Amino acid sequence: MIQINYHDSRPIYEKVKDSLRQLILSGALPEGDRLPSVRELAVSLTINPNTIQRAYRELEQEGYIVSVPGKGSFVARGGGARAARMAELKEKLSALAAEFEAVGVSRSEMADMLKEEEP
Amino acid sequence: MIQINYHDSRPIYEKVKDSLRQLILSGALPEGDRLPSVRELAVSLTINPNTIQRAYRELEQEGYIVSVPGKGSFVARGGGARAARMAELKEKLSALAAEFEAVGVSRSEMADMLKEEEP
Amino acid sequence: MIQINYHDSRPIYEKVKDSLRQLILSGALPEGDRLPSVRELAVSLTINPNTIQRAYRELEQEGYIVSVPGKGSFVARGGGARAARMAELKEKLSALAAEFEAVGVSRSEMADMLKEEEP
Amino acid sequence: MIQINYHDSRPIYEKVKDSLRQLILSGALPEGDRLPSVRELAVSLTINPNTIQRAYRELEQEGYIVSVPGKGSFVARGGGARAARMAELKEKLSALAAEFEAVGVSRSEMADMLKEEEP
DNA sequence: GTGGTCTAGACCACG
DNA sequence: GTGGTCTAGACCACA
Repeated sequence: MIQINYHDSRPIYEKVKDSLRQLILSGALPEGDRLPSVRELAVSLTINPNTIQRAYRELEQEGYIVSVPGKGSFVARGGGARAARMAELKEKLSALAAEFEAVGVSRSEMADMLKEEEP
Repeated sequence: MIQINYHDSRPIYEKVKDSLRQLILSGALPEGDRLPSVRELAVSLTINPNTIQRAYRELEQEGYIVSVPGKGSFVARGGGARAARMAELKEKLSALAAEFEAVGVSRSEMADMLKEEEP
Repeated sequence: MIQINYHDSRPIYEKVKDSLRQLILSGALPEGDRLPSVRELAVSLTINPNTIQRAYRELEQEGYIVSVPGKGSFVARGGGARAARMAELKEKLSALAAEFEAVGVSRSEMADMLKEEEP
Repeated sequence: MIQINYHDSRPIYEKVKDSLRQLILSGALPEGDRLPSVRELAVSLTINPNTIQRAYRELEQEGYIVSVPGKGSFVARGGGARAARMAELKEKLSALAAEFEAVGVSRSEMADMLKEEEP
């Protein structure tokens, strides 16, 4: 279900988060579905349960999943996941625009660069 | 000359690098100009000289400055700095575009978001 | 595993880097293998951990190894190491050819010198 | 007569040595000619006399020039300069060949690379 | 346990 | 004085 690449130097809980987020956003894990339990995922990936725990906790804080004590963790309903992700990405785009601005590149020039890149 | 924000958890040497890079890219430190010496900057920011040293070393590796033992550190000539920075930023923009794509947002839609943001 | 020659005046971290690079390029440390931890190597060579750390950090920047916080440092996968090294060496050869040229020795004469040296 | 590029991060006495060596090898300073005195060169380049002194001393050790106390420094006669330089360069080439060998590239393969580069 | 950052203080080569 | 290297020892996040 999830593949973790051990050789790319980011914290493992980040990689777990990324994998789960992608499964959710792509629809592979539909809204309302139950995620594997922390323990299940920990053994199947041979990763420390604390690490999985942290990934789940942060995904919940970011609105992708909801955890129900005693029941498990579920993909958030109502499009919460995509909305959360869009907010994050817009944030990143804004930050990047600010960095470009510091080199004298305006937002519309960035837009042009994006269009040039388009296939 | 430089202000370091102590409340953002990134490594200090990264913050120093960012500040200096911006001063260089904005032209506040023109090409060929001498930077403050490692020790001067260390005392003025009350940061350990080794930390400043590391910032300078990495800025040199990235082509922003040149350090001459016994003489001091200087802003690199030949406009290498801006070119290096533009390459970094384009790389970031590409990566971000890929992330947007994973949520079904095309490059031209990103471009639109940028224009909306424009004042 | 590694021998450091203390009588050649180059920085210690450079010697450590060279030794490790050679172990990697020769295949003695295969791709994906774990390197000794910073602390282990430090005690076994009686060198300060910071010095080893610097060697590892630079080897990572150059693409030879990958460091995963909390897990260890690993030889980079994908054969990036040899490619990186070949690029470095070709660069050196070109520079040397230019120096020979300044004394009136052409590239093909250099080639002859190399063949004479061959056992 | 000599131009020193202050922004390339090598010790100044090395740059002075390189400049003088090139003037000698190119014939711009013919055998037997007198070099400028240490003091003259120091003031004309606005460089510390100690630095010039060191360059001269090392050039003498390497056989490019001879210093006659009370008279000055002179370009070595009898082709000493070129012979010295060739020895240095052959040494460098050997060292580089050893580095290539460590990556599995033989001397004859290096020779091929040199010929490919030839215009 | 791991890698990574930071400080404090020393020493060196260079100018 | 400058940049550069090294040691010693501390602290942190991550696993």
